[in-house]
Amino acid sequence: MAMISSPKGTHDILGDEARGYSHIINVCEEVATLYGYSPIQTPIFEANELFARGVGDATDIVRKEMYVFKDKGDRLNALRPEGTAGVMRSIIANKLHATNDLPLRYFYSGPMFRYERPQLGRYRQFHQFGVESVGVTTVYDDLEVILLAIHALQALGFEQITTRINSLSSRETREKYKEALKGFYAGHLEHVCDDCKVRYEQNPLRMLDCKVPEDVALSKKAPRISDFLTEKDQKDLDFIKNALLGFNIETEIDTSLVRGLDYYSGIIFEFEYVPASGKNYGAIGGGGRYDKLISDLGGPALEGVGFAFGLERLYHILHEEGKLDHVKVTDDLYIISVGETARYDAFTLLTSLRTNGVRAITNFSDKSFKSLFKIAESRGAKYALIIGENEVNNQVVSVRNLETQEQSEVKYQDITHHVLDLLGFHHHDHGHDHDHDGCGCNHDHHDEDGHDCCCQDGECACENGQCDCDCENKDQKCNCSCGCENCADCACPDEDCDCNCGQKKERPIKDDDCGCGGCGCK
RNA sequence: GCGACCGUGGUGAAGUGGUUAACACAUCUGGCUGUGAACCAGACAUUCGAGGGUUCGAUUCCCUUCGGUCGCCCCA
Repeated sequence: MAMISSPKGTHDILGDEARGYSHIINVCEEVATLYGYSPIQTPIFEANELFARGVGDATDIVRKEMYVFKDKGDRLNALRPEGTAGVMRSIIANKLHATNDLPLRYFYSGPMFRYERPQLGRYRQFHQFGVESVGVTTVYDDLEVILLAIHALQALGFEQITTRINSLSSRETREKYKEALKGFYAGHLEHVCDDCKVRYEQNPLRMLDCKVPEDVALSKKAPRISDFLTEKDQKDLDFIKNALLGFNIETEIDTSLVRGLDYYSGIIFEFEYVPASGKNYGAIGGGGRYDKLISDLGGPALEGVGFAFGLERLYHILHEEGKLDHVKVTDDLYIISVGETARYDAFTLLTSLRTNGVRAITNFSDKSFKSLFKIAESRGAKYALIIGENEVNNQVVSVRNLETQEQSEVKYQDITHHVLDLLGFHHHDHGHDHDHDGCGCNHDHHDEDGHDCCCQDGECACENGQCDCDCENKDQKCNCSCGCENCADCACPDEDCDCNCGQKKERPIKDDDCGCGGCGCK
């Protein structure tokens, strides 16, 4: 039987790589949330027409790269090649613009599909994280989106990002400019490369992007979009550039920057980062303003601005530079069990430890001690707990520190506590995230998502019922449920109150707002 | 869609028109009958991406196909 491999241009994401992707998305989402954005999830396939009208049927993406298929009801659908069109469709269909304050701010992530020749940093199924801000009216909206993107990149560990910006102005201005370009090139058409002859007809703006040396020289003399920008366009572009420079962000205006989707207008931008290896993964993200997209799709006359990151590109670069090493997971300990009785005792112990948040596994079938120790080591375990015939007979567990090679015996009834102490577990938060190291509070490890604690910088030393922390949140209303004084005061006598101020006996329901009617909490 | 190069075990890789496809790492077994390094001995590719052709004989030559990489195009 021939082996079936994954379809061309697709790839499996496994283990630590998958953790890396999750981490990247988590960081992006956290930053976007900081900027007031909410999640949105739209279908992976949409009506073909959405992309034809939204992305533009003249673009390569729609003309040559879409996965289009008919379903059994004869509907023409397409796998989404990008995220913006779907988000706009959803906003229009759900009339979000009519029921929410503008601008609407959404972030999304997920797979996108384009039928292309796979290459470095390029896949047929790839993943994007993106944001859209809809109902925007000022340059501050553009600025905010660019800053959000850079903020996320910095939070991920990127250091020297190059930001290139340009203005595409309005559709009308762009048409005028295209005409001027074609006018300029008309006289030079026979000297230009074959690709550019095609570009001349289809997308003259792309001619500026050509890499053939003679054409580059020629394009230097070509009219520039900057000569056609309105006063406002130019002012906005300068504003963005100066604002970014003011925030110490390396920024250049690149008048040849063109985007591949038709809906862009006004300010556009792209982020580039060349890793130490020198490999060129292409732009790691890009986006810009779109003025007519929403109305083209049958919605209100609102403008939007957004960007998307290519997660594969982010991942590969971060991975190459060792900036994802911290997401790797190792075991806290490994239980070595030999013999059927030992196996049962080991499993009992394992369950007890796992209940307390210890990350551990054991072997279910007998192997040599040698290979079991090798497994423990390869999984990064700090301790090996050994239960064999001797231990069962004496009702003890041998505890071995795999780093110091010290070994001691602990009675069955004491072992769970002993191990928790060894691992410093009264404040362990499942070990997946060590941001809380140094925090003296002892709440978060009981919490499933680890967000109950008010501390964010590892400086909080809050104890049950009274917080004496100096963390940044000290003066703010804190959402933790630890009962510290940072928690909102709740005057509620009712124990069924839904608030999460933490003053009541029951563990609060995690909810954005208190849903109770009778209590006095805010 | 166009052009170039490539495809050998879990991994990295030698190699040749001819009976046993190097080597290294990893893995497993034993030496050490209960302890993770190292060492020693042994095991591990019915087969060289797949299909077809040439040949007495092909992993090696040819064709096709699939996949990978790179450039163009385009894009995240």
